[in-house]
Amino acid sequence: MVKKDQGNSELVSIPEPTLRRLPIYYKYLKMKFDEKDRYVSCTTIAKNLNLKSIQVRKDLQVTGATGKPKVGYHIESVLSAIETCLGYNNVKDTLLVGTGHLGLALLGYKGFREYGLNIVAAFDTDPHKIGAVYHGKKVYNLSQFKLLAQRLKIQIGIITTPAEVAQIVCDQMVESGIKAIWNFAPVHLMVPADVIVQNENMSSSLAVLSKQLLERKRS
Amino acid sequence: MVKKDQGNSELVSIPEPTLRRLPIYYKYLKMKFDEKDRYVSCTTIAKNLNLKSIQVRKDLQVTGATGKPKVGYHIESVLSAIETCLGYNNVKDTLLVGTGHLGLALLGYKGFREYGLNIVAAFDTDPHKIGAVYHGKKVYNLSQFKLLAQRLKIQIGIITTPAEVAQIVCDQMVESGIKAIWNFAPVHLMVPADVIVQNENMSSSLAVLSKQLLERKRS
DNA sequence: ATTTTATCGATATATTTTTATCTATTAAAC
DNA sequence: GTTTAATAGATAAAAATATATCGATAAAAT
Repeated sequence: MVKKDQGNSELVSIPEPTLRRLPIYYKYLKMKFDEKDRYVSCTTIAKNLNLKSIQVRKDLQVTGATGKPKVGYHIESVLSAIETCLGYNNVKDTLLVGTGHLGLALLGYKGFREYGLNIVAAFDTDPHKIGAVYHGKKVYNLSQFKLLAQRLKIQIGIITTPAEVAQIVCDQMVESGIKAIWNFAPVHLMVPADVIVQNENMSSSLAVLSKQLLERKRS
Repeated sequence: MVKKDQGNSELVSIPEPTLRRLPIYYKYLKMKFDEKDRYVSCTTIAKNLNLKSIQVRKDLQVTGATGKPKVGYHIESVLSAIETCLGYNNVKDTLLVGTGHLGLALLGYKGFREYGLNIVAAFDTDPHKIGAVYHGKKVYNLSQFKLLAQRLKIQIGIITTPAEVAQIVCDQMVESGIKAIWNFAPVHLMVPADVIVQNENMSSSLAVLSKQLLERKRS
């Protein structure tokens, strides 16, 4: 990860592993809060999430949240610190392409709103799907993507198409001014340097899982 | 990650970041092979996948694959090295619980076979879904999970249920002898120490994506 | 009030992962 | 055949990340 400290901000870039854990803390803490807990120690968090308490402490430190000896962290404060840190409170609009099962699953996932992500509309090329409305989101013809993306100044695109067409869709997104792509198709996308791609790579998780299983069995 | 070198094997545990990249190389090399290429250098791989060539070289080293100066790696050999390394050639049977859109997306994903994963059957509690067949996989009543899991000696379970019931399903899996759980529900699962959980955590990817986008804009 | 205990926060250390450098090898060009 | 260029492989350095240690602090117990 590129660490850029130049510029005005006091914001030092957060290590990626930490960044990935923050949403996990967030979810956990929300649950705790719903269970009427108000404070929780990093020891407890660590135990529940199978982490080390030191790590939890360090992770939370980057959010600016601060705890109190003997009682732990004030859950609400940490939640709001994470929200600010991850930008959960400024909603980012996105467009999704590909309304197969996976696409529909994402369209229907209420949780995204919580993470500051709003899927505005979906696109497909299948005439049977165009015009349909899923979970309140309309499906447009892919040919209209650019128009909508530019009109709404959308920066984030989601690809849930079959692998074969993902690159084509990707190119179209780039041409439409999309700056970040969340790619669920099992291919590596080629993009210009100024476009970010985040791959949701199931095969990688699977590799970790089955390797662990194998090692566990061996010992 | 726990490094266990005790025991008989020459197999030193592969670093997790490397492990996660191996499937990516695999997919890329397969594509290359399909395009009739036979050799490829780590420089080329690196360029295409936005990595450093040294990293590619080191990653491939752990698979035991070996290249030739001036020509690069023999694609077929590397493919087979990765297959062996990640266990793609010994198929692991799994059961999936939760036949919502996400569950169906996974059921229908042909790619898993390539990665040595075979979803044998699906389970749900919704009477409307039980008995249905999706992509050649039958949906059973969840109450039959234990029976089937034990009879087929299944070790891996996939959870694609709503968050609210994921823990209950998880407990049931553990009770049925499942040793590894691939969890797509947005909750942290509590399991005994001898059970592995791999979370497919979309919120984590999203965090990385939107942070990168923010940092890119700032500079 | 004093002691004890749980906890955070800061600093230091260890480990892991990435990147760089240098050498050896091999195919191709001359 | 000899030279040149591209490349892997080994070793070393650097960077990033995770873990440990210790002192400070605040609540609870005595």
